[in-house]
Amino acid sequence: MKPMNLTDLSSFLSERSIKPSFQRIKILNYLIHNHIHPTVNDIYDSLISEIPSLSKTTIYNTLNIFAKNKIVKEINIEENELRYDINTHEHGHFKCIECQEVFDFDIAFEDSAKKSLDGFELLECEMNIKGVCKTCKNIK
Amino acid sequence: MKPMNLTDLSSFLSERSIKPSFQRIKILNYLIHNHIHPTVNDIYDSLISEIPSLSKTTIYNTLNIFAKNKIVKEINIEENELRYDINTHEHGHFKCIECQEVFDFDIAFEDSAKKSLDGFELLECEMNIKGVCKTCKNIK
DNA sequence: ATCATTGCAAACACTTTGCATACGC
DNA sequence: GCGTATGCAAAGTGTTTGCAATGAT
Repeated sequence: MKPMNLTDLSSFLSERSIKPSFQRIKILNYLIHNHIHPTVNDIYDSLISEIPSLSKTTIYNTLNIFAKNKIVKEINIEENELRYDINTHEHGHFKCIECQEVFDFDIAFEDSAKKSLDGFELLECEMNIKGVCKTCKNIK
Repeated sequence: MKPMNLTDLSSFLSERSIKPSFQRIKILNYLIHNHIHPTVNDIYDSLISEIPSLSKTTIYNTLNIFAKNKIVKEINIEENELRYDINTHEHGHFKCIECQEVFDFDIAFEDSAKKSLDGFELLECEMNIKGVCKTCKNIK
């Protein structure tokens, strides 16, 4: 998703019947500019200096609204916490167990899975892989 | 994995340097006989009548040992809880949002993902899909 | 004035940790 | 007897809920 100015962000939300509050716009803007699969805490830490009154509850609320409206996708790659990803094309996630970074990779879900699930209605697909990334592999 | 008698279960653990305690054998046996991707609570509820002293801590400990030894796989299909699956062949998981059941489906990870991740070391692959299963789709 | 959003505090649920007891070789 | 496994209780952590205050139209 391409960066947007304030007016664009505002209409983006309005079009989806989400009232474009200051906090929601800031969170959306953060997600568009930071494709790092952030956690709620990542978002909080990044925005708190700009919005000192910001509460994590608001971030949770906002992300839940965004998820319901398919603006973001919840990523279950870690047992204990959710990460969020602005919805673009379908892709998988690779988490490096050394540097902890999460990478995107292309994937064609139809090929592999959908033929085994004939007759099922597929709503959300998620593919997560853990391993060691190229960089960390070369360091060792 | 095929059902085993007590001696088999015991050697299965010993071979992996895991001391075959009563609780561990019972939990392993449960996993082999119940391919329902149980949570810790599922296992606890099923075994508590047979082992009244059983503690959830022991189940957590045991499953963590099993996971480290690749006997079970942790399934991250739900945000808030882990499910466990006896390790067999590589397959994906489909969770029906109506009946909550988790189904297995065949998948060839190599095809779709591995070509995009050339140079990366892949350790754990997980593919989770949510949707509506055949049966629930026909009821509606 | 009304209605939705915000944000604090408390509640919740799953998991881990600390530690004393019990068990097995 | 020694070392490990067990299991209770408490702590930890991510997320949700209740509710009063605030904000927008």
